[in-house]
Amino acid sequence: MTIHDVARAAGVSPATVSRVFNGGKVTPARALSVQEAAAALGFAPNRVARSLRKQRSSVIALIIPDIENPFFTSLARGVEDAAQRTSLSVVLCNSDEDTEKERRYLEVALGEQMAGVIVAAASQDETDLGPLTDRGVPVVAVDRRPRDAEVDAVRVDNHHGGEVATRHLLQAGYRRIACITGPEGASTSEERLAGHRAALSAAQGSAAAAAADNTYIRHADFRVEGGRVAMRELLALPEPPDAVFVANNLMTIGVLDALGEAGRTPPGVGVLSFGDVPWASLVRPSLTAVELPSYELGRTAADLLLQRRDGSLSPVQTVVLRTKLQVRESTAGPAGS
Amino acid sequence: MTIHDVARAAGVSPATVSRVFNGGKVTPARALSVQEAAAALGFAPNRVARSLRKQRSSVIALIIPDIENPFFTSLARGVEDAAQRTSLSVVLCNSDEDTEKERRYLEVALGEQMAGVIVAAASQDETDLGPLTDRGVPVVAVDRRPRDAEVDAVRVDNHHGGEVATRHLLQAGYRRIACITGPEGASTSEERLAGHRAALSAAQGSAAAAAADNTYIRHADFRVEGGRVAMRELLALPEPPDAVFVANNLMTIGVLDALGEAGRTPPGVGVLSFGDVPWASLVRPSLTAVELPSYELGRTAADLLLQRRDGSLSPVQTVVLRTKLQVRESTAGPAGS
DNA sequence: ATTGACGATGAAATCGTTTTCTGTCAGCGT
DNA sequence: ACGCTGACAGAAAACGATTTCATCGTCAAT
Repeated sequence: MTIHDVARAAGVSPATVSRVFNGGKVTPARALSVQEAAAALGFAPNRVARSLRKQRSSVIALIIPDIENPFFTSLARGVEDAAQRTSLSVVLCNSDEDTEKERRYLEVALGEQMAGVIVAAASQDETDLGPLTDRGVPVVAVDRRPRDAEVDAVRVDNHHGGEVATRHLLQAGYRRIACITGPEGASTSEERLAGHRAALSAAQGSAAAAAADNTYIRHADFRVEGGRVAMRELLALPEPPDAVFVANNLMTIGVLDALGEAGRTPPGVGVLSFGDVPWASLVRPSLTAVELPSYELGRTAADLLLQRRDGSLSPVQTVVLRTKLQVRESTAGPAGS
Repeated sequence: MTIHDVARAAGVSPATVSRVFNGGKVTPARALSVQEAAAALGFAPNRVARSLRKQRSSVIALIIPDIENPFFTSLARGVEDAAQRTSLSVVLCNSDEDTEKERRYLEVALGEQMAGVIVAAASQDETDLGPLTDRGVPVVAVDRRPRDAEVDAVRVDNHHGGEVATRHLLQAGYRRIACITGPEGASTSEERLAGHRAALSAAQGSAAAAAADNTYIRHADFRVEGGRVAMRELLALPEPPDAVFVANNLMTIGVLDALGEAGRTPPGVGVLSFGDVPWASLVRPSLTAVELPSYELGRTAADLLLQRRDGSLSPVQTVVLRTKLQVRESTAGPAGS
């Protein structure tokens, strides 16, 4: 079932059939007979052959590091909705925070001549976008920023978000504020931690100065289990923290679990999550969180990709979206106050 | 950068380069020089050309109806882990419960000559797998069963699960048991509801007989909002139910929200969820749920696909996995007892 | 009526692989 | 020494679309 069969059935040449399907100029009468023949034969064009000839397919890849994290699935919907309005299809690839898996997916995207790639990089250093950009494939980095890659990017203001978060805890009266951040080497981890540190430094001279060292800093893996383990460690310290800034949504769940085990609950211990805790409505008491525009992140990334594809948007561009502190505590403050 | 360039650099023919990359018989010396040339040039084979020639690509598509539902993302991980051990890559497509989007993805899968398709169908009737199966593409239906499609399938025992769930509520002493199920036309909706009805019928003669009509039956959309709305409706009835069997995890979240609004909480009102509520550890008091083997569902589907691809596994096969009732209530029973 | 212009059409080249088919050469048995 | 066998290499034909280029009409203007 090829374009030739349709051509023969309709009594025209393959070229004409192709033109009918691609909006070339064809006499209405002929066009109609081609349509009919195609429908009768149940013809569906071979996208592989088309991609080979055009040197470009019509699907774009979205590579994310954790498909079980609602932040990324929401981002994915943003990408999809934006692509929806074009003729492009989106396929999702889950790198599982594994640079090797990610490498394979990037290789697939390149080999399949994909129309573009949106990637939330598993690593700042090992993620190599060179082969893609060298071949002129439009690439947009979203959420995470790969080191020295000259690609368009969309991210949130992590430093600012972290700073606002920790400042909020300070203002609520907490003094021994811990930070559980993500893996070293991830841009998001580092920036959120830096924001946290900046807020503490700014409060220097007060009791917060004591926390300037690394006693209350933990690096975990951005997953529930990592948050749980890190929080247990912090609780086991001789002088446990009275509040914790958690650098992502899933780790916050682990933190809340660990607190529950120890019989503590917010706001007795301050908990501030970077990123909405999924289905937060079920969590009582409600949590304050730095809200991330995950959907918009995806949508913006897709828009950038489409513009880049069009040839508009010449210089490389980075869009930074603002976070918003969503205060949900009814009565905030440390247990003792 | 094609196979020809590598061939020229290595002083061999393109055919030989191809053989080196595909395990054909080649003199070690030549093979080495090809490897070196390829590495030096940074050659990556064009998968599109390969797919065109081989009439089959090396990626499989997984089409799911809701990427924001942890049940499906867990299933996706199962698929991926199983495929991991082969040379196949998995790409995810989100149909969003929209048969039109699903149709497009199926078309893409066909046109891209994908090595196989695993699909959790958005609809029982409108999902047309014919074009795929006609062309000999291996297809596995997972979770949802498309009507009269002769494909391998993996699903859970929905009827049994629904029956066990409602029986559990009956045994806990609830008498006016409602059921919020999914959209009409989805196999999972229907089967779970049928199980619910079977359990009620079996209890006939008791007060449960009153619930045999449709007063307490609601069809919603398998999403949080649908559950919330349906539960509000039920609560507004002259004689509201004292328990509810909710046919999926997300709707249960909406139900719990609606109950919260009304100042009710389990076990004052019985709530039994079909499928684990995501991050259930945060929900207090804990919920009883019919546990679904989502990961295994995915893994089994991928295994079936791989077997079908190998040519083993001649007759069409359906694997039914068992659900497990996970009781998590400390003190169960209606408010009045 | 002749020429020019323009628009639709088909033939054929092309995209980059895989694979068949044919050839060559070395080694071996007789 | 001759032929046979077998293994490996290369030439060339696929795969199914798009697209260039040439051709053929048709129509209008002079």
